[in-house]
Amino acid sequence: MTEIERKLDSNGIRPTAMRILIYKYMAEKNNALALTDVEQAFLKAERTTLYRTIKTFEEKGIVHQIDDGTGVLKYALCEPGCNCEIDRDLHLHFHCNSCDKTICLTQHKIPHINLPEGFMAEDANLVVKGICDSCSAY
Amino acid sequence: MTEIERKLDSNGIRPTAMRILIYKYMAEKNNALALTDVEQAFLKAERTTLYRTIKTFEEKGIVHQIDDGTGVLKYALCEPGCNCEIDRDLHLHFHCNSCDKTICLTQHKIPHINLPEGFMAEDANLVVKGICDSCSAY
DNA sequence: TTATTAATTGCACTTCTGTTGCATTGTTTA
DNA sequence: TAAACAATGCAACAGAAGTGCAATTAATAA
Repeated sequence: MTEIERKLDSNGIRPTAMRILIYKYMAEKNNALALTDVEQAFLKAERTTLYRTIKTFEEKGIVHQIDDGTGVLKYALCEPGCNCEIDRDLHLHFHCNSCDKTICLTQHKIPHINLPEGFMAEDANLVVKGICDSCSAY
Repeated sequence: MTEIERKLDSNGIRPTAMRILIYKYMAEKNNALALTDVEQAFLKAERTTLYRTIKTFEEKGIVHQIDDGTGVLKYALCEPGCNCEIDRDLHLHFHCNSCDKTICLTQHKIPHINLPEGFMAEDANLVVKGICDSCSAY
């Protein structure tokens, strides 16, 4: 049993060949992926399968969904330090306007926000846009 | 010339009957509206017209777009204090999980975020979700 | 005031993303 | 091994965003 299989198994996900491949692919990338990105990587596979695989990953808490404001939902593996199952995705995301990649800044948590009287926060989503480290190097 | 006509005119928008109506409608509401919301209010009008009108408002800087994470783009009039033309929408938005409305917290600016080395911020989007003041009153 | 020009609106249609239903295949377990 | 269940493939749908083009309306110049 490989490490990935163990990971999937311990999260209640049956480690099928497809799922292991998808997990592996997402782990290789260090940025958040859209469904279409995964599609491009697995041209032989069905879109629905990829879709449902990612949704399963999400439900089981090993992937979280990111809305980076591009209009396309992105997904990223929950790295150590990502507690999205517990306190709902409170790290922030960075979207690069140059290379168009979205990455998780797992270490950077959303600061506390003072809301007006009567408002109660349950969740928050912060996306910072700009130029990422790779792009600013040039 | 009414106040709305003057407002449109001074922003380089020809104040047609349709546009005045749409502006008036958006001004009445104190929450951000989706295209479908506006559609419901103007059943006789064409969707495209409403769409392009709002886009025109946005281009001319009297409306800003909000991605509240519901998957549907919302739009709100720029109130005094909204400088979205200048520094890109740096106030935050609140989405109520109960009544499903999204409102601009124009007074509440997004706090400064320290990014890792090499990252440069140009824009930011913060959506807080929870229960709004109206809903929490019950 | 009319003719010309430009902007706005209405209609039809397309694209993209996300999603579901159902039959089929594969996997587990009694 | 057979029954039960989960995963996959295929087809199709839904909703929102967006475009092209013709028709209409408004602005401007003659």
